[in-house]
Amino acid sequence: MELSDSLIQLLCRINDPEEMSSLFTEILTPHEQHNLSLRWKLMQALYEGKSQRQIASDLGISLCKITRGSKIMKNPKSTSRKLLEININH
Amino acid sequence: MELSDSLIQLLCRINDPEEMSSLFTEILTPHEQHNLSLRWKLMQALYEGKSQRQIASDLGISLCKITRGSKIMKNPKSTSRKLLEININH
DNA sequence: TATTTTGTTTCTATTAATAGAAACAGGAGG
DNA sequence: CCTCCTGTTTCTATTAATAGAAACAAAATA
Repeated sequence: MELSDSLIQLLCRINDPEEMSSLFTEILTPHEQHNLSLRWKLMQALYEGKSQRQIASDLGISLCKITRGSKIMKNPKSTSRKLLEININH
Repeated sequence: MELSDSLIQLLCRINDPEEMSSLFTEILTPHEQHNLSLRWKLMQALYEGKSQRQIASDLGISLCKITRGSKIMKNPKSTSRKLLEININH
């Protein structure tokens, strides 16, 4: 576990979107929140099978950033992949 | 809402600590995870009433970083404060 | 009142992540 | 084989957050 147990436990207990959003507004800068959202959008786009250059163009991010997401998504056991498979949120 | 709805919804649905931890391992660098944990520890320490210099020493962070947490915790309606009041996780 | 402690702000330098650009490899299809 | 598209890597410069240090104000205490 990389994040502290305390924070992990906290996040797992929060089910209300407003509360979750408010918490991140308080502990991340707007810039960091934007980046975090972008990283998840990257995972979604990769999962959908978009080409990397298309993603770079759509999300306005550089290829070097995509490499990282790609490496994660190449792992069939990745949690991100698992969550995308289960989820209704595309 | 600063974080994308999609990510917020996702985080709210995750209740398993292992899954939450794995997700953040994939979408944040170790350094970023460490920083995020530190920010929550900062909130906890402020909530407990520790002096700022004591916190700086305990957590190994600089005073300028504490100012920000302090401003948030000074707001009695802050979500962080609310979560700390409710929670069992110190 | 004088001194000390604490909270806060501000300054410059540093650091990690990333943009932008270029390049290379592999595969598809002509 | 040649060309094009895509995935990937690498390079330097940039950016946002932060450390470290200093300073000041307010409150507490002697």
